This record gives sequence, structure tokens and C-alpha cells, in this order.
Amino acid sequence: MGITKTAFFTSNQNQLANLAKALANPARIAIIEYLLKVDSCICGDIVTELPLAQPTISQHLKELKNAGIIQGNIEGNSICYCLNTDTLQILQSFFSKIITKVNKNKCC
Amino acid sequence: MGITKTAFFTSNQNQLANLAKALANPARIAIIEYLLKVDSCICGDIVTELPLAQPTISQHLKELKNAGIIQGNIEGNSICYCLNTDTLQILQSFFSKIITKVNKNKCC
DNA sequence: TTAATATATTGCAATATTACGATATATTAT
DNA sequence: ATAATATATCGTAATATTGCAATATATTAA
Repeated sequence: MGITKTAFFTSNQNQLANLAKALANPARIAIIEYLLKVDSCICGDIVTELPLAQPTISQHLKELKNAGIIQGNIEGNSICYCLNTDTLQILQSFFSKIITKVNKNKCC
Repeated sequence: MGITKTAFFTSNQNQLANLAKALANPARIAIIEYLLKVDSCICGDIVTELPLAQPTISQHLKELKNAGIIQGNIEGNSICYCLNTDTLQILQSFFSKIITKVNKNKCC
């Protein structure tokens, strides 16, 4: 087969898996860290910052946007993308919940 | 090409991407949530809990273990896997850092 | 209007992931 | 020792992802 059996899981599980998938590439992590570093919208210099070709970066930005992790669009001749706090909050909540709920007395 | 250009990114970026990859599947999210729910080691009943065949679940467990998200082994005739707090802490820290550092005055 | 610049889309080759049947391995029960 | 049970591994088909060259599109500059 090879296709993920999405229909058999909850929408919450699929949402978390999709968000994780959007982050499952070092270039996309680098884009997020760059957005944090510059503390504003991305400008075209992301293309010179990353060791990847322009179409590849454009594709990664599209995936991050589809997942809701970044938001924005091109403005004139330059990119204007920034982090979407609402979506990132979902991930933070998930991991915070795990850390606080997990049984510290691991048995293995 | 098709292969991720791992060598061009920092080990931290690759680590986060690999952790995200381990979570990028609803079955693996379901396994993690099940581990949280039962609040102990997994027993063989995970195979009856998930809508997937036994070899598939075994493979997902292996991937979670390789990523360091769960730890353990089989014990006699049953599984004994539990969540690895140390690794999950890496993810929580990453998202907490983002949420606290991100500029709330988004420009797009 | 034309040229220059910036980003997006298309098409494709290489590789990775997903799922499972068949089978192997290992432990426990008889 | 043999059977029963539980988990892992192998092999494979279907699908998804990665990266880029070529090209399209859109905005700004001249």
C-alpha cells in the first residue's frame, strides 16, 4: 500500500501528524529559526541564507504556509511571511501536556 | 535529487527535523497518546488498539525508539515501551522558545 | 513598453515512507 | 521437546517527499 491510513485516526491525531510533517525537514526548521532570528517578516534574503535553490525554498515556504505554520504572501517584489503563533501554540500545548502528564517513574 | 541535504544544516536543525519526522504520522501520534493514557509501559494491547497490522505497528515502534521518543524493549512475551521524557523535553523547549520569542506584532 | 528583478509553478529523477503478508525469532506453557 | 503466543524482520508494492532546471508570472525600474 504505502499510503497513510488517515481515515482511521482522529482529526486531532492527523492534525498533529501534519504539523509534524511540515517540520520534518531541516530546511524548514532553518526557515523557522531564521524567522525567529530576524523577528519580522522574511525578505528575499532567505534564498541567500539557505543552501538550496530558489524553487526549493519556494516549495518549502508553500508547505509551511499550507500547514499554517507561517502566514503571508509576496508583496510587490519581495516575500512577506511570518510565523503563525496560533498554529505553533497547538504544538507547544501538545508537548507541554506530555511533559506534565507523563509518568516520571518510567518502568523501562 | 530527492535526498534531504542534511549535511548543509546544523546538527540541531537536523535533530529537530528528525524528531518531527518521527511524529509525522497519525499512528505514531496515537501510540504516544496511548502511552500517555495508560500512564505506564505499553503492553501488547497496542496492537488491538490501533487499526493497523502487527508488523506495521512494530515498525512504528521501532521508528519512535530510533528517534529516542520512546524507550524500552520486549520483556518476555510482551512489549515494554514508555515515553522518553528527555527527548520530548527537546521538543517542548523548542516550541516554548518560539512562542515566547516570536514577535506578537505580526506584520502579515 | 521593455528590461530587470523576485517569487511561483511545472516536470522530473532520486530517494524515502507506509503498510502488510510471509516468515523468523524468542519466550512461556504444556 | 513441542506447541502456543508475542514481537521483529524481510521483501515488496503503492505512494510521498526532496531538490532542481526550466519556465511562468508578477511587480518595479528605466
